[in-house]
Amino acid sequence: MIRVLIADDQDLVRGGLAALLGLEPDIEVVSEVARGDEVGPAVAAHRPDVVLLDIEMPGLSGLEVAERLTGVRVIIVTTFGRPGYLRRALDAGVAGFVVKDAPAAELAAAVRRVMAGERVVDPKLAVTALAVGASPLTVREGDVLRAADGGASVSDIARALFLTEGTVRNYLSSAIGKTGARNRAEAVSVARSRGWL
Amino acid sequence: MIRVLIADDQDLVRGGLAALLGLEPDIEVVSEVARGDEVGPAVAAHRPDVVLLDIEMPGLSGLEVAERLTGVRVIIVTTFGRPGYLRRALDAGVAGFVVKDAPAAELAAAVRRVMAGERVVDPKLAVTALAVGASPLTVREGDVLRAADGGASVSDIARALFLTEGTVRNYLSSAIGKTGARNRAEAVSVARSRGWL
DNA sequence: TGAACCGGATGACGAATGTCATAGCGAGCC
DNA sequence: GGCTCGCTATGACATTCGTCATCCGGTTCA
Repeated sequence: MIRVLIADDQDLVRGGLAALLGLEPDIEVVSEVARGDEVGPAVAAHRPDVVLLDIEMPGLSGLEVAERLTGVRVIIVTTFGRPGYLRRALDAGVAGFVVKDAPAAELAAAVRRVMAGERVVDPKLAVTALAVGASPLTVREGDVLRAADGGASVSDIARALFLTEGTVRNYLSSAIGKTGARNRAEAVSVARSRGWL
Repeated sequence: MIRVLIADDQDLVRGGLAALLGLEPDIEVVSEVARGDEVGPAVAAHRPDVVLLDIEMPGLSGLEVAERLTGVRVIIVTTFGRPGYLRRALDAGVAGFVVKDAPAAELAAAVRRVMAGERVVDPKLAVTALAVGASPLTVREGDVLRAADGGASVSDIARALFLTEGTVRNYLSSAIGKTGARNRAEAVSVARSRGWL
């Protein structure tokens, strides 16, 4: 029996994945959690062989959880096949990366292959990740772009990050250049889509 | 046996929901589709009693599908509990509206209740929808906001919608006023979060 | 038959944004 | 010790954006 823990904040999706894996004779879902920061304790309590992690979760993101977890095989299961996500996941030492629009049968297969010591990554996604490359943004450029999301003004961002307005404009300009965008909003959108934020 | 059709573009989620409902003795999943425009033919072919529709799908959105479907009970199953979505769903005559972070057990319950002729809506969400009210945006204001998403410039939008740049600026200004935002990006963000786009 | 409203347009004005040059400071690297 | 690079900052400039007043033509509705 392969013991599996599932972490996903959407009840219906989490329950669905559990039901899906529950159909497999050799897989047993031993625990389910809805928040990133509940994964650690649950792993300690239930000792699963494989942990399935969604990325977008309250508490801690799946990527952050993956960085902290040791002694257990991790598969990231996410809606967004963003190159930057994959890169960060691999840096965090995960064993698998599955997007939610993959065929349903692939999930159980991924669990088995990861259990067998293999690394499971969608090949197409891997190619894109290589092509896109690592984030060219500096830490501060990323901060500023994140703060700019949702339509914050320069002075909003400056206040939020304790910077001068001029400095914020400089970072924005530089981030716009690096993303190949033509304005702030486009830069945010591009950076998001590549998983650089 | 309650015959159910599931429409959701994410294979893993769709399969999960199917597995979840498949555990119920009185429910049978007779068909699964991944695109909005495949729902119509599938309904004709399989004659389900209840149709579960995701909103975000390629082809047609779940809301558009719901408007066109007749002779079958529809439940919207969506990630986003946006007031505007609920309003449009009810206008389209759906029988149920379930958000994906509802407890897993609630899905089967919703299917049964809808089958029994009830209307199933999360009460909290209904209250919010009433409070937020219908969209104050005119058709064109909505178009312009949608086109502005992702960081398009005024001239981009003008070209896309065959309008003068001045006219685009006017609509944007008016939309910014109605959303209570302070600029374009914030207006898009606010309108999105309320389901007005 | 007006009033109210939407779609569309023009022109003008001030404010916000994006760009660029320049500069000081500290960390890391050959 | 010099070099590069990131973080922070200033000042100046051109462009874009957001606002406002005003206009026309068509619907809808009292």
